[in-house]
Amino acid sequence: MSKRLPMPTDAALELIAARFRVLGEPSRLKLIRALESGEKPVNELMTATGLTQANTSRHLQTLTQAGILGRRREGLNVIYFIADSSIFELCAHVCGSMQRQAVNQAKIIGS
Amino acid sequence: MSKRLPMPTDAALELIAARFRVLGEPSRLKLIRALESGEKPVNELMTATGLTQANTSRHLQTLTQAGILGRRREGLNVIYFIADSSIFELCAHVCGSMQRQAVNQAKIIGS
DNA sequence: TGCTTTAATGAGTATATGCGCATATATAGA
DNA sequence: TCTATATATGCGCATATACTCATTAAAGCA
Repeated sequence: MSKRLPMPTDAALELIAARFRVLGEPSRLKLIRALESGEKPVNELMTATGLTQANTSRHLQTLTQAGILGRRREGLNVIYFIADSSIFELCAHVCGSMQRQAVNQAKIIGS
Repeated sequence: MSKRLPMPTDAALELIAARFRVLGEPSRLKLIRALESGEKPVNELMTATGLTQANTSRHLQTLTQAGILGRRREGLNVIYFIADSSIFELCAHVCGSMQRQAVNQAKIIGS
């Protein structure tokens, strides 16, 4: 079933790495987590994540530029939402991988 | 089929972010790519990636500590190999996501 | 036009980290 | 033990970036 992919070029690896870097910040993952239950304005995201206003805004910008979030203005508020929902599968994938590793380590160390 | 995952704690997000950060370096992705065809000693990885010896060694250390690679000594050589092959699915996932985004942008811009 | 509220951004600082150079460590063989 | 080869690591530098504070921009309302 799984297609065999061509070997990525160096340029492709740069792009992939850039995407991973965007996800490599806990604050940005918090924002994504906060948006899983539905779109929210910036001020709600601030309180949900505990980030300052400036910080929230910058991270939202990074995530939006990466195509992970989308935004829409509604009066004074700007509403952010998940634009690429495959991000959750990606996180789940990493979670699963890390859980397997942890279980293996536990086995090796023993109880 | 897909399980509903519990919302990750902040500590879990830190770990996930750390894993993403490890993958957020093109040089490390190059090493992973070089190892896709099979295990290799450090000197081969150096030539395959164009990295210096010190740099290669450090990145290999980072990847090994993250549980992505494994290592085994064989005489003077140290052989590195993929320890967590789910890494390829992960990269393919990101690739697919970015391709979809690129196609959408192309549609929006028009030919 | 002001005034208020919400969000974005410019500037400066602190920290993390990738890199190169040099050196240390590990293993094999003479 | 001495030497050669392969890999790891200490150190310093340069750069990227996350953060804070202050200011600006955008939108609604009196």
